[in-house]
Amino acid sequence: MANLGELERSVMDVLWSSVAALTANELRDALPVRDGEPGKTVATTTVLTVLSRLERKGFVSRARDTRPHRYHALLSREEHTAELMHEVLDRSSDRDAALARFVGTVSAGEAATLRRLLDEHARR
Amino acid sequence: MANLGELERSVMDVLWSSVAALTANELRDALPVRDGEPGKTVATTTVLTVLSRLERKGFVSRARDTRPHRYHALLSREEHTAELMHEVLDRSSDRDAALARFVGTVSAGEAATLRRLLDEHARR
DNA sequence: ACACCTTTCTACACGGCGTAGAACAGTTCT
DNA sequence: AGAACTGTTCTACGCCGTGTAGAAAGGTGT
Repeated sequence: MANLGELERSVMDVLWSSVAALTANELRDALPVRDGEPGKTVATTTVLTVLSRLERKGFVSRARDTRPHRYHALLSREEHTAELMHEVLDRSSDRDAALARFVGTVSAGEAATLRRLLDEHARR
Repeated sequence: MANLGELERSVMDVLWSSVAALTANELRDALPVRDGEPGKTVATTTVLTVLSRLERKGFVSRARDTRPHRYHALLSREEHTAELMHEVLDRSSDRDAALARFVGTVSAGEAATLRRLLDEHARR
């Protein structure tokens, strides 16, 4: 899975936070105001370019039948995160050792969460 | 943590596989032969450039007192992997949900490994 | 047909990475 | 010491991804 640039990530963040599919203009308006330049917003064409690239990368899909096309994320943010974690893990030669390091550096609370999740996982 | 390019990754892979610190030339010789061009190897200066960049990024350190400088990785491959996993997780807004997805997509064997690791984690 | 909105095409700058020669520095041999 | 050699840094260039957006093309409503 390719990595995302800063603007691409912002766009995905907006899409991930929205239940409904959005148009390029809605997206532009929803983009966070960059600190530094308050009124500064990107052009709609910029958003469209980024959306095309995200589509090419397989991150978003668009409805072409409605006139202002509507865009939505193909994976949820959590699915995406989980996928990235697997990807990172896959690059390691010794998965178990890497998992051990990961578990070793996890907070106590998250360790508990993991245990609960594993129990549910087993029960199903 | 910055991402690595292809050659940078190859260099790190060699360093991770080696117990001892390596010189640029040893590294060059240890680099995998790229499929396509069999005899093609990169120049030593190329390796040195990459090593400088890796040093700047905090991935490697070098002994400057020995004359052919010797380079070694600052983190083990597993530490690096674990760190990347945390980084990915940190980008997610809902860590627990992301963890849930991750656990949900893990193989049965790895689930068992995780359980064992968590037990050890708790016992300490 | 015309004015307007949306999408695509084209373009450019900037930075990271692969690549390596040129220049410089340190070591060794005679 | 000076020459020859080896190792390191400096400088440079091309390629590609990304942010950015105007120009051109395509669709829609009146």
